[in-house]
Amino acid sequence: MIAVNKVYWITRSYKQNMRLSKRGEYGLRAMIVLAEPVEKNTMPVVQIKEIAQREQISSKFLEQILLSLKNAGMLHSKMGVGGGYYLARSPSEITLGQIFRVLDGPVAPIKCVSQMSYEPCGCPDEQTCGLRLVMGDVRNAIADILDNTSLADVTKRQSSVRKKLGIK
Amino acid sequence: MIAVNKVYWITRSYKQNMRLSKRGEYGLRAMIVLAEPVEKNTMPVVQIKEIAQREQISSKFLEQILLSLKNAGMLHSKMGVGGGYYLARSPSEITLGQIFRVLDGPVAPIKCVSQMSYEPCGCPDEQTCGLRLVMGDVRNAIADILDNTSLADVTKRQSSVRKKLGIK
DNA sequence: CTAAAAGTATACTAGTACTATAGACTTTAT
DNA sequence: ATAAAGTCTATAGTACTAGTATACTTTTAG
Repeated sequence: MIAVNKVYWITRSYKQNMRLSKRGEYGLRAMIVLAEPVEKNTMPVVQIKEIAQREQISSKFLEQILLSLKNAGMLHSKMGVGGGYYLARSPSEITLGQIFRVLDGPVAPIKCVSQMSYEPCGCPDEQTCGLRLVMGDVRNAIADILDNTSLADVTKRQSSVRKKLGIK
Repeated sequence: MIAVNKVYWITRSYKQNMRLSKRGEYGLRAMIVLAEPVEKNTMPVVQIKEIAQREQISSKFLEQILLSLKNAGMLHSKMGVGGGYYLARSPSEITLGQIFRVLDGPVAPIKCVSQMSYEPCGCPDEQTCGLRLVMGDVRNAIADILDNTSLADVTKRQSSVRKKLGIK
């Protein structure tokens, strides 16, 4: 029998750094859910509980997230019995970029290429910094998608996938 | 005089979540520095200290980062006096995507759209998940840039900017 | 052959951010 | 009046970031 007498240093695999936070994920999901009743012309007020249950999210955590979105002016709410949340604007007027920025901050992967909240990053010469040039491209690619995709686009895309798969 | 008698709850501004880590930033910068001597046909061995000084990075922190990149097979090193690091392959054969993944993990903003390390994200139906569809686009946009930009591309771009600005 | 230079390897830590949970409070419908 | 529903703020556990520390190994110069 061979004794294991040494613990090897496992090169740390740095998980997933550049990622959407749970807050961002849940917030975006919730907004998509809230966009659906509007598209269907049904009563648009939806309760936190309902969203939480449907998307398997902690209801208390979701409260905070929806509150942030409300304070950012993207949601309205109705208190009391029969209350809930509904979109402040039409789904076609709310982009994923707007939601993302409220919950996860700027989309730029590095501050020195941020349009919304620029800060120098401390490289020797910003003008000729190669990393900055590439990360600028990355920022623009992400922003192009998120700022040009509205909630309406998402629900439309969802239902087209459903149709294609013959679901519902 | 008006007394401030209430501390208001300031909506937390969620900094910058989807961002390049310092580890990733420093590693990419260092690799770009290491690509330059090769382009100039000079002695390609560069010491940690030199990179750290030039890019204003903690030399001890940079050690760890370069070691990771070495263990990932992207760098070679020479120990002892006159030693240092040099690229394991030509700058045109090393992409930013490869470096990024070693230091910051998968490029996908959400696990369920990762090509390199997929995991389900727990949404009710992955096939028709609108968020997943959009985040898939985002992943592809980022990967397209990082996987198609080599270190040689970066140094080329840098020198073309320098020329345009009339520097050096 | 010895000293200094340079990378290797691993441990440790302070601070911060993420992901919640908790509870008291306010508003509204019935 | 009561229950349903959102509001506001505090707090806690966990993980990760961005390092610092330290002992060790290899190589070259003299």
